[in-house]
Amino acid sequence: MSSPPRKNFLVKSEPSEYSIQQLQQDHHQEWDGVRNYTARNHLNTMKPGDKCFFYHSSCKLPSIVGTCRIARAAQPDQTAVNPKHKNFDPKSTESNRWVSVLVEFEALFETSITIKELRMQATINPVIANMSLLRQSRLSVMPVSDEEWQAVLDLQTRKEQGEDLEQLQQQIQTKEKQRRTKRTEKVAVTTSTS
DNA sequence: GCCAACGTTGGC
DNA sequence: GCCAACGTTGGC
Repeated sequence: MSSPPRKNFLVKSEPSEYSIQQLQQDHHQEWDGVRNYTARNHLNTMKPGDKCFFYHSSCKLPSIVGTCRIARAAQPDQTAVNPKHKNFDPKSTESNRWVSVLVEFEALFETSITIKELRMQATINPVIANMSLLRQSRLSVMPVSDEEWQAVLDLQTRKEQGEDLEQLQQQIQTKEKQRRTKRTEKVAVTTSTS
C-alpha cells in the first residue's frame, strides 16, 4: 500500500513571535493560535510528512526562510479553550473550533527568498504569480502546488549560487521598455510620413 | 504610521 | 441574506 502523495503548504510567522531559528532549536513546535477559518481548513488537510515553506512576515525583509515538515495531523487547539492563554477564544469554550498541528524543523535556507523577489519573478513566471502568498496576502496557512514548490526551490538555488534575482528582472524590464520605445518611434515615423 | 485588502460582527 | 462598521493582517 503506497502512502498518499505528499502535499505542500506555506505557514507564516512573525519572527519576533516565533522564528525558524527558534524552530531549529526546538526541533518541534505546536502550530497553534490560528484563528481564521480558511487557514484552519488548510491545517485540517495536513498529514504527517507534508512539507511547508516557513515564511517570516511583518519584519524587515519578509521572506521564505526555510522548510518544515508536518509531524502530526490536526487536533483541537488547546490554547483556544484556555482562558489564561493569550490566544484564548471565548466563543470556543463550548465546542472548540480551532485546531493545531505539530511541525518539525527541516531546513534553514542559506539565502532567503524575499517577497520582493517573488513579486519581481511573478512578472516573468506565471507559476510564481499564481502563488497564494502573492494573491491572498493575509492568509497565514495556505497550500502550495508541487509546481510552485519546485519553482521557489529553483529560485532559492539560483540565488544561493550568486544570481541576483532582482537584477535579472530589471534587465528584462529595461529590454521591454526599449522594445516599447522602438515601437512608439516606428509609429511616430509612420504617422509623420503618411 | 499608513493604507489596502480582506474577515467578522451585528443590525435590519 | 445584505451591508455598513469595525477589526486585523501585513507590505511598504
